[in-house]
Amino acid sequence: MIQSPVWRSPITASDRVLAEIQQAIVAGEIPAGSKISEPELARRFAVSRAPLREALARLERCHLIERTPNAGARVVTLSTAGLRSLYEIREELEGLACRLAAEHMADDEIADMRRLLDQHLQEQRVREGESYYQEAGDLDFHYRIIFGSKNQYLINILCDELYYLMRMYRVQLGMNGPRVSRAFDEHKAIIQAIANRDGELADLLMRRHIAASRRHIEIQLQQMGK
Amino acid sequence: MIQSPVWRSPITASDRVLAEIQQAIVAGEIPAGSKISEPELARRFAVSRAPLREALARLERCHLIERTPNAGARVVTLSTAGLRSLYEIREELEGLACRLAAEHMADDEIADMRRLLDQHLQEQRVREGESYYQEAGDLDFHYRIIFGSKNQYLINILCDELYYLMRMYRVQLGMNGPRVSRAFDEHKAIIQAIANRDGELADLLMRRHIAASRRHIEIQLQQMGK
DNA sequence: ACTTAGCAGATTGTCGACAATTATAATTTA
DNA sequence: TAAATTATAATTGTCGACAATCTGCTAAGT
Repeated sequence: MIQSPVWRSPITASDRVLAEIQQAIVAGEIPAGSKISEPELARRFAVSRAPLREALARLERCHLIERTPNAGARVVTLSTAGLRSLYEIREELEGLACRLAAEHMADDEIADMRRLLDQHLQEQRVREGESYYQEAGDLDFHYRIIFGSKNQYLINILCDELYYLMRMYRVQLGMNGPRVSRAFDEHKAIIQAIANRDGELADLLMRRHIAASRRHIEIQLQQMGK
Repeated sequence: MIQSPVWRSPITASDRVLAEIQQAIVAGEIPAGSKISEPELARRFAVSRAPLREALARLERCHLIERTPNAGARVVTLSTAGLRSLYEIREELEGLACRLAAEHMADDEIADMRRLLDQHLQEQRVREGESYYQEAGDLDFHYRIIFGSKNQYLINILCDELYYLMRMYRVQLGMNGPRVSRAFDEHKAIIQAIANRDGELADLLMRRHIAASRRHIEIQLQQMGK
């Protein structure tokens, strides 16, 4: 199993406050663009400034805050331009992940994924169009493929460094909505291609899948008048 | 100009030791795979453990060290598998950078790059086959294209997080050698495609360019008997 | 002789305080 | 009145020391 440098299980105080601040930022509890005060956060989470600074360093790694020397840190500001930048990279790297997964995933891993997908299908029939599926199921799907690539750096970039920022966009700009059944079909086609060891096709399908998701988000943003 | 979270100009003590340790690791002065002792490094670079730990956190971000909680940090070990993982990502992302650069680079930026390339050509005729060109010229070329993409996350990933590891492989596994003139021609073709605003072609050419570089390295490694 | 339990040593994580730098506001001057 | 300047205040960067945890060795027991 690969050791994740940003999330190792929350045993130390630094890990705990990291998880709490991450959640607070993603949820918008600490507003986007606001300045971060180290003493204030230290009091709020009942730790010293040493573990807090370590947590801030890792938050910077996740692109959730931006620091300038001797001038403090600010929570990132969300923008449509930033979202597009993020998805440009995501499209490319998850396509690569598909190609590598088709090459490196073990047969039983693929079988596991199909079982998982069938399980999601049953749940989906019950809670039709609920956004919870989009959260858990979609992410689980993408996670498994990324880990299936067996490429350590790829896993780090997608699951550690860019993941929380993507979630922040999802939560704060309100990207729920249906598109579930179509996404589900796309997921199934991607798995099928990987099972056939057709990396090129899986790559293509994943790029389309993410591009479709991006268009969906852009439309939703336009309707919000952003 | 984009603020780089890992290299902001070395004004603080943390930045200074970061730069020194980076150089020491890349050069192999601190051996690959060796365990890192915080008190020892603190004495060696004449700083307290606080800025040293901040530097270590950023070294981890560059994939130059690996930390396990309550058990210390180790310098990464180099391997052909790791090198391949690195180049898989590099190929993908620098291809994307080309496509975006063809879209976003200003005309004078492109003109600047052509001047730079002509300048390299003149230097190259003088010191034929010298490995210094490969270092400075090649990197400068790739840097400019990456920055030309105007994608902040792409710039961070390629120029901050993966750059030093690539240099480490270059230095320690001895990737010098000629291949200069061919690389130069490839560079020129890529610029031409960007100038023509043909992102798709620039993408393809850059992927080939990097793939060729990878094959060259793999052959060299095989000859070394690694 | 081998395994296991306990102990010693060292290392990492955390804390509170001090020093250096920067942002802010009041004050002075043109 | 507005701009420049100084002084104050708050924040960040750094330091040395203490506490919690892990590693390796010693010693006892089976």
